[in-house]
Amino acid sequence: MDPHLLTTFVTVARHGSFSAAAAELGYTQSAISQQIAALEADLGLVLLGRRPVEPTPAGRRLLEHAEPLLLRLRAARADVLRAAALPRHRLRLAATPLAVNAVVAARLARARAQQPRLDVTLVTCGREQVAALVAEGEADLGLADGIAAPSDPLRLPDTGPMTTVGIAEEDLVVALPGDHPLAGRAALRLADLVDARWLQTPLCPLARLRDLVGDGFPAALEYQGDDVHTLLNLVAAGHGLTLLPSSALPAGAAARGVPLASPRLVHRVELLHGALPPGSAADLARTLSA
Amino acid sequence: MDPHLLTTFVTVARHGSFSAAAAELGYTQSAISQQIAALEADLGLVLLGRRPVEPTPAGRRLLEHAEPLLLRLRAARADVLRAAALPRHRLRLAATPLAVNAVVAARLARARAQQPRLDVTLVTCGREQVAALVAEGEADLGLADGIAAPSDPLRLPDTGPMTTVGIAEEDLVVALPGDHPLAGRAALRLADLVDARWLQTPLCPLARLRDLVGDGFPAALEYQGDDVHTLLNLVAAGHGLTLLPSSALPAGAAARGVPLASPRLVHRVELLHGALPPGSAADLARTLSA
DNA sequence: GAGGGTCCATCAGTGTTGCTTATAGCAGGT
DNA sequence: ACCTGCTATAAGCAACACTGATGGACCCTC
Repeated sequence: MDPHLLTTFVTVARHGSFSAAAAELGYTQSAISQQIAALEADLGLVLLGRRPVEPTPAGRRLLEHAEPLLLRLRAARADVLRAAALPRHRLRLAATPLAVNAVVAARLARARAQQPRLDVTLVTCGREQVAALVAEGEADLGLADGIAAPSDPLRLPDTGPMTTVGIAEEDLVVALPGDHPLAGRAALRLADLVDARWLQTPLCPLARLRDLVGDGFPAALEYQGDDVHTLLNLVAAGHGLTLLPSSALPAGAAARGVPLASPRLVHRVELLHGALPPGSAADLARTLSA
Repeated sequence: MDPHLLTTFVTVARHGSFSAAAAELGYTQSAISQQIAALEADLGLVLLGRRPVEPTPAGRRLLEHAEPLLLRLRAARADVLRAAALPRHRLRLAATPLAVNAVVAARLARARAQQPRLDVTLVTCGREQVAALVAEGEADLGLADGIAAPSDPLRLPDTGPMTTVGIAEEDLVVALPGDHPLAGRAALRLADLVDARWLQTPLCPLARLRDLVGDGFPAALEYQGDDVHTLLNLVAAGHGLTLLPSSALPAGAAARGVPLASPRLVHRVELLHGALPPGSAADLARTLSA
């Protein structure tokens, strides 16, 4: 199965048109038609209907495999080039917003003090994007955060042989409105909040809570952003509860944070990297992991 | 990056010889030489030294990516073909030995009763092999087991879009010799067994215990087999402790099983499958998951 | 030192592949 | 009926991938 044909297939399926895919890929319609025919002949299956150009069930299944496969191919190339590259001082660090907490920021500052020539560009994005950027060589290092049991690795998308190192863990709190009946408690258990209204957020996916505790945790509102200020305002206004790292609630915040006692969970930050030959990136990774 | 060239590269590296790789792949030495040159030109790197033919650091990095990549390509092909295939009654079920406990076996028997034409071949192998066989289409369904927190999915190798369903969970016990000082306890905590001697086994990798509890758990002996009878004899003879599902210790066994109270862990069995069009395999999967 | 064997690199020749251009057929709209 | 847009197919040609031959390097034996 040729990745070249796979790329063509994915592009055609996205556009629903041979001609449009040809334009995007810089081929003629005829070449595209022949490439799709070759892929279909190789597998002995019809992968796309014609008029309209839509994937068959088998084609849909192949599409599910194609994107991760093509990403992994890009990752392999990037990682090999990285393993052989000369050290650079200008680095890109991809991070989820909440991954750069005070501990991590302090270590970053220490790294800058130790390496005067270090030049770091910090890019924030979602957890999946962090993994992809590092894998594809678009970022030198990644920082990803999430909810996990203590010392339990985060579940990141697998993009090939990549190293993850846990670098920070912090207690979680349940963020409640200040006037919530449970706001005065010393600690809370998730099992007692099963029927409360919750916010669906990237940090606190409700499916994860259901995995840990069981059914419940209705999503009253979904917030796909990462801005803590907005999140706290949504909580304070009564839209729903969420879990946050304790340091994310400054004194005087609109919402109140009550420590989570059960199940035993933490906000965990992990460093991601591929090949790490000696140089600035390796030094930065070491300092961030210290 | 062409998978064809990758396959050649992997084969040459394995043999340490262009000529031997040529013989295995059915090409001439000249073709192999040109393929490796093409791959090196594509990446702009020397991947293999010559005389002796050994991977460079960059080549070694590429080898780490190559095997999973090639497996995923095979998996994509197999899964697409499976999605489009006609239903068959002759199925292959790949399972780790301890995954087929009494609950699972009973469900399998129920499936056979419900589908008189069902013909299942059960193949036992290691956890990684289960995932690979299912991914590559060599098995229709897989059953894998391991130690996990309740409701926490097992960590299986990622071979592409595959579905895993937890189908059984069972308490774990610490297997001790009958005359062990702790054998009479009602329950045990792992933290109290940190300095005991342990067996390194596929089911109970000591690295996992260290992740959960911390340093310790010295490996007194490694047993790579899966035979519970042998394992119990090793325990009874004082070679070391291990964790086993409670049902694995029959009455009168040579070793004694004491329930594990902390941390909260279970023996978990999961069903693995790729594309599952309507038919015997889908019916079997449904019955096994019930 | 001479001779022989093994192994990889490179060249020339040849069949295969992958692209472009041209054309045919189909569907939908006016 | 005519026009437009779209995909399939055929023919032509450059590029690619393989084989067979050859050269050079290295090692071993006499």
